Amino acid sequence: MIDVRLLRNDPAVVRAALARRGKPDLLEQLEHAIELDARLRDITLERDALRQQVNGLSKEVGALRKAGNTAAAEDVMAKSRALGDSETGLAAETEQVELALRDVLLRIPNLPHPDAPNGASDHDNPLVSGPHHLPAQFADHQRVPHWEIGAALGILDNERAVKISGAMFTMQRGLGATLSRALCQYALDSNADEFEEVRPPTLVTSATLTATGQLPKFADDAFFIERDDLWCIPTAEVPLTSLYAGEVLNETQLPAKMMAYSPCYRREAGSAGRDTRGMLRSHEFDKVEILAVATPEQSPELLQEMVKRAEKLISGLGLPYRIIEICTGDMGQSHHRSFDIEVYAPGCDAWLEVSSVSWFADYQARRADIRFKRSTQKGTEIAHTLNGSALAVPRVWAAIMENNRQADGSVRIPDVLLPYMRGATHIVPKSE
RNA sequence: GGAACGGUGGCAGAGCGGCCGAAUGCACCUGUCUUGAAAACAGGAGACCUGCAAGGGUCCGCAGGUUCAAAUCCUGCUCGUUCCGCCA
Repeated sequence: MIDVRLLRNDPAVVRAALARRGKPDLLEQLEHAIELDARLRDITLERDALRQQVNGLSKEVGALRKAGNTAAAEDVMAKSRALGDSETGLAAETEQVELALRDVLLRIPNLPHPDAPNGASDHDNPLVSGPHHLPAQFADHQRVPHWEIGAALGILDNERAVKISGAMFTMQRGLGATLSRALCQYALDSNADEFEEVRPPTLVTSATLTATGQLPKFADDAFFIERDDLWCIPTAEVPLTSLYAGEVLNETQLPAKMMAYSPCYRREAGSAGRDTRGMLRSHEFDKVEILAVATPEQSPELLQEMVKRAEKLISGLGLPYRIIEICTGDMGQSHHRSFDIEVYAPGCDAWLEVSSVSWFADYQARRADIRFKRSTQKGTEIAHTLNGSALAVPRVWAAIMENNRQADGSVRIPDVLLPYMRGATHIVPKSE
């Protein structure tokens, strides 16, 4: 959520920042929020004044009763009762306006960072660095899509995945499954120097899914278990962000750095028919996420650190990659500033988004109510959150298949993964 | 899933219609004393909204209700503990 007080005191700043996202109806929502906020403050003031009177009269009743002056007490009680009735009406109205304001605010996206590049769509995302490790030319044996490679090697069995679970599910077998797990281990081990490993729940409450920004606006994108009122997480960002929800942290605890492997569940509503063939898009996939809760001052540097960490993983695998920054028109609702790492897959002839690292400023923390206390100051302050995919497994898996395919049809395992592959150096077709 | 009990400030824990934003202890901060510390003594200290401030309002798991007045009574929910049932 954006800061209502900023909206109240400096609406021009908020308008200008949100205008950069290029969605005209956003400005209408802003005006609506401003109106509701003004009205809320008016009636709250009125209500509180009434309450003050009722409280005062009630005290009087107590005193009169004690003094044995029953008649006078009855008199005051009648007065208080009358006031109480109008207080009830005002209180109900206040609540209504409060709810309406909250609903509007929950749907207003975050303000982009001043340095975030302007742009209308993903075509405008500027290149930050790269391409790295991109050979001058790819061999013909690398120009084979990973679903064909996987099928030939007997390590990708999407037909049976579909039999078991329906369209848009995948299944790896043998060394293909081992490779997926190896990627997770590699990502976790590489960040264990600074990040605490967490194994969070993957089914979460509506409140939890609201904190990170998926609800209320993007309910259609998530799997929902109606009977138990629980949602399947689309990323470990969701439980990790809410880990400290509702808490006041000590400044000395920050930055709190955490990482988690988790399966991720996405309905992919609106992308039916896209990327259905291999492992580029599916309802369930594995990912290792890194996340930090920090002070505002710590955040810019952390953002850079986390991008570097994600880059190091991809670079370590030897895959061709590049880093782009997300422009204002392409940014997710909660993002303040955001970088993507893309890997080139020669068989698909496409740059695949394999990591996204973002700074959310106080947008998520305000929703989740994560605050911290400075030792030098009274009161509390809203924390900042940042997170990034350390490694999204399926697309990296696909890129390894295509980039590392040898002339003989086998796939070479990247060196950094060898410790996790039970001695295998190549994936070769299963001999009958 | 069934039953019993419980959820109060950083922690422990009292209060069970008005004198309660809340006793007491521990922890914490400041001062006196001390070369310094400890001890002792004195004082202070929660969060949120609103306001320039003074002030006002809200918060005793959450949401409703009863009442002139609710931490306290009633209802629903939720979470926890224990027992039973089921179970990797």
